[in-house]
Amino acid sequence: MHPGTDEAEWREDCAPRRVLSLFATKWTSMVLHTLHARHGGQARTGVLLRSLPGISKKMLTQTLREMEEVGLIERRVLAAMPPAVDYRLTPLGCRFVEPVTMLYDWGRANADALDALGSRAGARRE
Amino acid sequence: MHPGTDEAEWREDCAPRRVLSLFATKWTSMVLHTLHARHGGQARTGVLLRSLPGISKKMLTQTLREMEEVGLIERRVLAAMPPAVDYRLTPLGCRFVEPVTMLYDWGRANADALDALGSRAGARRE
DNA sequence: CTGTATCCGCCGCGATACTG
DNA sequence: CAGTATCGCGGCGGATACAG
Repeated sequence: MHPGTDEAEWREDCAPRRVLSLFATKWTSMVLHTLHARHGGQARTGVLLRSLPGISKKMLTQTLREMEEVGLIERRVLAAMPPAVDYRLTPLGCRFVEPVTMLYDWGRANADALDALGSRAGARRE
Repeated sequence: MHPGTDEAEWREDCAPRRVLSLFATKWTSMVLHTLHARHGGQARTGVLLRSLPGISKKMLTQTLREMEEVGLIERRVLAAMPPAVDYRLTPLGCRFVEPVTMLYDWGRANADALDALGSRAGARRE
């Protein structure tokens, strides 16, 4: 089955790998999904912080910065005191929500199959 | 938009996160995709090694072991000399190919949008 | 409220060399 | 050909304290 099945070659900087790299950091996909599914694509720092159990301020900020750098979200500072900042999905960000949501839904759909076999999925090997 | 949009809570061990964790290791998704798209769901070690530019024997073996542990693939040792081993997708593995392929295709489809904005996607912040 | 700066442990992953 | 054993680095990511 090597033939027409577009070779793809897995070049280091090919699009698919660039996409996969977005899942490399722990929180990116969750921030994205939360921002979209729970806050309509726009939310403030504190809100996100509370929507993501377990994340630290540091990681949230860092993750948001990376996402901004790649063009998934836009940061807006509201001149005020105390300061208020909100983040919103860019067009690209909205589009990237699609695959993330697919993954999310796929996970829910196959939840049982997953624990049937992958009880030790995240288990340390010892 | 908080309402019906299934809360999900992002529990540490919820299905979606379990799925995402499969993308946590660098090569898993690529091995899976290659195994499926280029070798019809079954291939031997050496073949995979050559199909994945940049991977090392160590990481390939390690990745395959993890995938086996989670139930994505099956390992078969053919009694012979020199030894021959092949790996094939399990039913769950086949199903997991779906989302991986979606990601893959999404990447290709949005390739241009990605380099337009994400030229510095993997860039170090300095 | 939002964001930064440090310190630091853990582990992913690459390079290399060796066994059957 | 398939697999394991080491060594070592880079960096993710958690905890904590501080600043605007």
